[in-house]
Amino acid sequence: MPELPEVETIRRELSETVVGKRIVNVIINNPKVIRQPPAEKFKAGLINAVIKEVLRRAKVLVIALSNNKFLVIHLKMTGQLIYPGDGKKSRVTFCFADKTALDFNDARLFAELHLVDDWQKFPFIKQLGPEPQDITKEDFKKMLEEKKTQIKPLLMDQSFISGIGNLYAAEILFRAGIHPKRSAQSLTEKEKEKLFDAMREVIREAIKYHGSSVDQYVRLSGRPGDYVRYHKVYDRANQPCVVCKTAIKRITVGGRGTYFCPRCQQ
DNA sequence: AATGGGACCTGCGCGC
DNA sequence: TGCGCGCAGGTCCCAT
Repeated sequence: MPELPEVETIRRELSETVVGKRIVNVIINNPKVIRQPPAEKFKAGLINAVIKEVLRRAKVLVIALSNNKFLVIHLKMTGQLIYPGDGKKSRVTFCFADKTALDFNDARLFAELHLVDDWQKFPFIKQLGPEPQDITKEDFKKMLEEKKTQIKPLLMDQSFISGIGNLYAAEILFRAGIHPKRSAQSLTEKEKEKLFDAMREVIREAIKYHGSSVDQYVRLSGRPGDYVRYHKVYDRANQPCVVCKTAIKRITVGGRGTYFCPRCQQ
């Protein structure tokens, strides 16, 4: 569930709290989340390193270390970072020299931790498309040309545009007034422009409100993000549309649960 | 090129 | 109250 706004929230909060801290121990309660290198080497590569900087690329966190290595974290759906942590339900706990700790939790074990020498060469990161804030309206219109896919799966295609997942794709399409099953090539110039604006606005507002706490996502402190209160369609099946009062529908598009207003989105 | 399905996992909410 | 089931979502992989 953590999408660009949630990961950016965590990035900012990590930047304010753990930069400058030295890792003195790594407690591995479940090695499954550590994808590379093997757990012992992973641990050895982190001990004594100081956190220099926290970066983000799309939904991926990149923690730059003083030993010139990078801790790459993809939270997938249920990954959480908690600071200060108590280690109670953590899969991995990073212990700092000042006796505080950063917990990495992940109920479903889909998340991934990697310790790498060059994060920009990390395959998943290499294949990512641009983020919404890195392109112009003209760029976006060009990208949509010749695309025959349904628009919602396309917005969630990380190699096309990166950072948008199921929740924000739904909210963006509602704001743009576009049905999630429309094919990209069927969009008019005006609709493409509206979609671009909606995409940028929704992402910006969601960051402003520290993301959406549905399911597992929480901020670094464990507090929820507030953007749920501004959701217009996501998880609102059968509730009235905030604009026209028509019941919000839930359908499946590209294998994913998809919420939309059948009247506002054509 | 586009689409659909299954796999990875576990916790939750539902119906009986 | 208890149990089994389907579902959730990010990404990859395979088949058509």
